[in-house]
Amino acid sequence: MKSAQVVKALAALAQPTRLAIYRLLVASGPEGVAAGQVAERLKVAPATLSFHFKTLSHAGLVDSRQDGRFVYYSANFAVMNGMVAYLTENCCGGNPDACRQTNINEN
Amino acid sequence: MKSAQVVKALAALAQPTRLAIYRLLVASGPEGVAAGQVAERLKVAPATLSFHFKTLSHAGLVDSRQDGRFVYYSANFAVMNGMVAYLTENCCGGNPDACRQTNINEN
DNA sequence: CTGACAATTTAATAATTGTTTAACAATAGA
DNA sequence: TCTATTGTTAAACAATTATTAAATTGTCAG
Repeated sequence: MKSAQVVKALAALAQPTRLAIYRLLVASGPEGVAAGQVAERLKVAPATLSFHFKTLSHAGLVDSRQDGRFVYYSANFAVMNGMVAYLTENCCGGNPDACRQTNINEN
Repeated sequence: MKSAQVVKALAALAQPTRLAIYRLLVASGPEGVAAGQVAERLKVAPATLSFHFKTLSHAGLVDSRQDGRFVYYSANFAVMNGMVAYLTENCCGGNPDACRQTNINEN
């Protein structure tokens, strides 16, 4: 993965609302979640949400599919994988294991 | 690691110059690199560099130590570790292995 | 002490980002 | 078709971010 793409993905996730959106999508599985559901759960205005979905989508982090009047968004793992791989390879000092330890979830 | 801290770290790295700075520090080992060396290597103006160092430092991603007139910066892996751990735990769909594969470096 | 060097700080500015409101498409159902 | 619903788009605005030039701090060498 090229560094410009990594920067884009990092920037997409470097915002509280978007990180929350992405986490929600990851937790919700491949069927995805309707935009309105996300808006309701995270208490974000529809227009604001569309704006953030666009950023995530543009970074390749989410996919969308229309079903009737609903638009279902889902996490696309490819870019996340590439990002994590890039970070472990380039940012873990030649000792990737240092960045692979699994810690306790503290939210 | 808390999500607010993760957002801060992501934001710190979500900028081409800062990502380059961090990578350079990682590749340069624990002794660190003098600010001027970084400026010269990455062709960044001193004031701009100071600004970026502050952001990285504030996110906990780098350490600095003064030696004479020089200030040596070095990568601090703790936050990077926490960030990668957070991403694999919260953003890899309950299948952390999906985000642990080591890919070929394509820069 | 003085002058040169290393780096940071400040102030000004341009560019980008996030939010809101209102208007706009597209779809479903009566 | 008419209307309500779902979501996006556009325009306006405030807030944040990145860069530059100039001034400042601190350190070393003479």
